[in-house]
Amino acid sequence: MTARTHPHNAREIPEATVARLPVYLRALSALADQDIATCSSEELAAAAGVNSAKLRKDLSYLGSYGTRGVGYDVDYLRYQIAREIGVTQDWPVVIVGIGNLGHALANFSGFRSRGFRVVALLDADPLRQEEVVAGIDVRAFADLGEIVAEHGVAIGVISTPAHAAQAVADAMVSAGITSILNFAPTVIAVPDGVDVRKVDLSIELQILAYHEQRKSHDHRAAAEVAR
Amino acid sequence: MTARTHPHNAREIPEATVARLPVYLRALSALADQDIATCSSEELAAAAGVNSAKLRKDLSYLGSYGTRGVGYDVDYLRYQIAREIGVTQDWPVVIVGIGNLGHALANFSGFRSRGFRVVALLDADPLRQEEVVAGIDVRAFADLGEIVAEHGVAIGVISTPAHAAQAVADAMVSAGITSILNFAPTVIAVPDGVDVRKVDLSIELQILAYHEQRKSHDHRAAAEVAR
DNA sequence: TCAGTTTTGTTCTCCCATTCACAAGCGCCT
DNA sequence: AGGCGCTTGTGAATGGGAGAACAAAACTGA
Repeated sequence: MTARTHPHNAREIPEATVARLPVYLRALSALADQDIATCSSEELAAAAGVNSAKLRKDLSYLGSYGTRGVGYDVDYLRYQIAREIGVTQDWPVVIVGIGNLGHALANFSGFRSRGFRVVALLDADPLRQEEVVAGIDVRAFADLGEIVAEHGVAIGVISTPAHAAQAVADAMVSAGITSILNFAPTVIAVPDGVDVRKVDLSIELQILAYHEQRKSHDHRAAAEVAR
Repeated sequence: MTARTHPHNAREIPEATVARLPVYLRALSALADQDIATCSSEELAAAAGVNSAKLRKDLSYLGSYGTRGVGYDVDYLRYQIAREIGVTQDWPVVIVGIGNLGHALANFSGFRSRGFRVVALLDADPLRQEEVVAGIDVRAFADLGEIVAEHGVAIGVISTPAHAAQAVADAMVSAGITSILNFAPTVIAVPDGVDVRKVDLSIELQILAYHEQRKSHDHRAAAEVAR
């Protein structure tokens, strides 16, 4: 995560809070779908799976959008959070690497519904460039710079194999992309000012495995004690 | 994350460290592939994309596996971390929800190579149950209990749409699964003792969008100041 | 108008994680 | 054998987030 503490940023929202705002946004959308117009911090916290004190503190970083004794107006709060995150505007996104995962990402409806528009799918493999995925032509990786410039793309997604990821990241940075979501199972290096977030499937499973292993250790130890 | 602070757990490894151990494991594998037999904390930290002090502190929770003045033996350290995480053994895994993402997960080679074996793919849709994905028959969701019992499955992956996720989670818990990796864009509730990790693609993008938006605000503010 | 009820916004305290800085330890070279 | 350079492992300081607890505010009903 890039360190960016400029003095003119009056309200610095903590990173942990930023990571939860999208969760609140989704919970609010669910409430709105049920035609619920108002909710308390307790209710919203339950829907989002967090502590209500934490929720209130998070929201307080955005401003005072609640009414004491009443709660929050669902639509109003939803708009405020969306504005703060920046999903009231439209974000063009490119996806590089159209393998299994790239296909899934291209077809994922959750992107479009949250302000993200996939403007291009790129792959280095000429065979893949014949394909049409999710209604979008797969184009050559070499076209990246052109596409980024044309659509003003700021966000790129890497879903290539690990060995290609660094080269793709470098090309993205050169093209002017400043935020990268990396699904490739490798660490990529980028210059200051470029944000990278990493999603790693096997790491998540390994974390679960660690806890799972400890559970069975505990069981064995408990059985030991019981004897 | 389930709170499990049993008194007989002599060495309690911090959660933040647990989350990084798989990263170190991967970095060590990369070094081993380059026939590097020994590395310093500085080198390994660079490969893993972390601070060297943090790396050393993390490793110190496992024990003293380095040699002062020399560094770490790559293979030895790799084995020690793998053992600590529990990936020296084989973990059977079931995947429920064989849509686009489920396909990608089933075909993901990173699972198998890290000690995870997909023993079953399940879907509630009878049409999908005709398919064979990644060499595995897709079976009926109703078979979950049977399969979990037969293979001793402890870890389940949910890649269904959001509306189905809670029901799947409930069924997994009933069947005896105690660790869940949830890709569905919704919060799921589980009893104590069950670990859930969540991977949410659109949340990751929204976090990037927030920072991206702030970058352009900063630019505008900087231009303002320059005038 | 005013007491009572509800719920927010915020303060305070605790805990965990990160980072610095250095002593302890190891190998090498003379 | 002994000093020197290098690297680990850890104590201590710092920073940030989580949660409890409460005061301030708004609405309700008499």
